[in-house]
Amino acid sequence: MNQELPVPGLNEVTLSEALKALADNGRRAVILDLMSRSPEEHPCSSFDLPKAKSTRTHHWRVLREAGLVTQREVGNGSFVRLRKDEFEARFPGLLQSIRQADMNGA
Amino acid sequence: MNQELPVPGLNEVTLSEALKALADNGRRAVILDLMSRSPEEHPCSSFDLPKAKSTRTHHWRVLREAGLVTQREVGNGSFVRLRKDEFEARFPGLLQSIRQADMNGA
DNA sequence: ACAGAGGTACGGTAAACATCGTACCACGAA
DNA sequence: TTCGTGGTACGATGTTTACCGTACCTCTGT
Repeated sequence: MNQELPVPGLNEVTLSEALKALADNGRRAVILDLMSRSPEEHPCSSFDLPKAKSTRTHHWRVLREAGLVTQREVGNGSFVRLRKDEFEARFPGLLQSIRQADMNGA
Repeated sequence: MNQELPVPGLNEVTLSEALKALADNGRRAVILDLMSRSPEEHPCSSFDLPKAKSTRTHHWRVLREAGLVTQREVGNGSFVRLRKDEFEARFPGLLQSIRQADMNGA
């Protein structure tokens, strides 16, 4: 099995959706972690998201639907990739400002 | 009567609070409107927030508690002011990126 | 063949949130 | 003094959301 989960085009993603997705501490932490890694995909299991499995699934879906990540199922596990350039084109500077605020201790 | 409503210091405001406050369409519209005006205070009644009075009160409180505005009660009406510089110091670039995304039609 | 790891889907629960109506308050104008 | 305007506070309601357990799936390693 090798299934790319459906994601919206970035033009269909609203600013409200993006902000809501990033407002959650756990989800934002995951995105910040992704930003600090190489641009390729990474195993979902490699992120620190100390919640029940089904809750993690939920959070990945929210991030997908907000246009922040793509996700590929490999049966055994799944992998996520930050949609860095697309997201940046749609919401210029947003991820950077969030990273900056995080570094400032917010 | 002339009462300045209490607001948190910007250092006590979390990024989650700020993002949640800005994720709401109506509240974000008000902030964008404020950004386009002169830096002084403006009457609450001068903003387009087509909701019940008690709902508007609620939204202003959320914006206050997220460190985005100060509010002064004058008995007759009330006035809000964008905490532009303070917010910018705490969350650099955030308001700008939101304005940019808004101008891009998000 | 079977167990374990990493997931999804579904159903339920509790908390948070947006919204409203009502009652009430302060001021300005007729 | 009475009315209209622009608010706040409180209580209620419906929806969204975060979270979990359970059942089930797929692949890997023994």
